[in-house]
Amino acid sequence: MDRRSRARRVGRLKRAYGMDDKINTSDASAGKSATATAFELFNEIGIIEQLARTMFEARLPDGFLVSHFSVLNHLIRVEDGQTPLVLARAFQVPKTTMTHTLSILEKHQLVKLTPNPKDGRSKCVWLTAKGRKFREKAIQSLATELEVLTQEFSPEFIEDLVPKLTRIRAYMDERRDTE
Amino acid sequence: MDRRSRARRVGRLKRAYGMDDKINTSDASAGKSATATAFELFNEIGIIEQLARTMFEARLPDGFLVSHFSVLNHLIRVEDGQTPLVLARAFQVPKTTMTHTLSILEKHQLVKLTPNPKDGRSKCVWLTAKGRKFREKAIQSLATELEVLTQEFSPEFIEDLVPKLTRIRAYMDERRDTE
DNA sequence: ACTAAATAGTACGAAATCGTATTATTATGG
DNA sequence: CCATAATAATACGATTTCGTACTATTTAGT
Repeated sequence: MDRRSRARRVGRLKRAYGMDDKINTSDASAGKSATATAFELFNEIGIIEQLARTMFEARLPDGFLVSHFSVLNHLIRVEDGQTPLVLARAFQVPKTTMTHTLSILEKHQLVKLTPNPKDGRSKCVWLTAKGRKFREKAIQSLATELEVLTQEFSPEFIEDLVPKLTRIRAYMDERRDTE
Repeated sequence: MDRRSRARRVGRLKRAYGMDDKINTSDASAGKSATATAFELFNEIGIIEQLARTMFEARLPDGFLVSHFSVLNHLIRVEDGQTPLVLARAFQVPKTTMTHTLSILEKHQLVKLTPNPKDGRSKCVWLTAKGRKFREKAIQSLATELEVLTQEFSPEFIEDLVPKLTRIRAYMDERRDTE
């Protein structure tokens, strides 16, 4: 019944947006080079995201996705008992997507849904003991993988990067609905 | 017939992996902090990827995705006439995914598939004039969006980031199938 | 209090991704 | 040359994501 016995994909030189070297965004703008560099930035980010997701999911029990883990992790990190809508907003996904994700987690008894005493339309999402164990195990697997990375790159290298990416993320997130 | 009239999602403080501040990966490793920082890195990257994809797709004609654009862009950037399998490898997607993507592009007459004269099992993917125009227009729309970003962040800021991310990407890509 | 608007969650359907199996063709070994 | 293995593409089905529509409940306005 449980499929998804993933076989690794092979090949090299992936490109998220079909870009590689310097880009000719359109040969018709003064800021050509800067725009091209920004394009490269998102290209690299897109590739890394894909590689990281593949890596993470290979470390999760078969059939589980990052989206499943993320919810469990969030419930521990932040708080138990949140509503599906709050979770949907936290992850910036439509509420229908969260409904689906939660139904999967519930099916596996990793979370439990109860009526929301404060709002009859709503529910509360609670972690089960099984859900906590699942998250704990996942964290350990991921940590193993991440440690390899931290051995390759210095702590300073990573620590320098994070706040810069945070700036970009914050700006994009900010700009998103002001248009 | 063409749905997908996307309505922007709202809400703030998105988290790709359910992380935010400093993370307690498991309270049981010496490199706790470094690992946690690496986790944050992927978290930010995951969020930026999602925001960038949403932004890009809002700039494409309704119903088109980054995956469609990427293939057209790649065909111009690199070369016409490549086989589906080569394209699948370039983007690190299963060949079945590429078959599907190409069928969409072909349906819209943005690419044309011909038999591969060098291999009877294979095909060649060619851009049509319509495909080239589509890509050109998309590039211009994206450039507009990217220029906003390049106004917010200095060229040096972006130019500093790209090679560092490239290093990480290259390392992850390298490590991917050596396990 | 009562009706209308807003909101939470879900059912449902469409599309993208991806794994397995199948078909057609090419490459390899004897 | 023939049989077997390898390879390219696709058919097919499962799962995820997400938009629209709907139901139930709460909030607001009168």
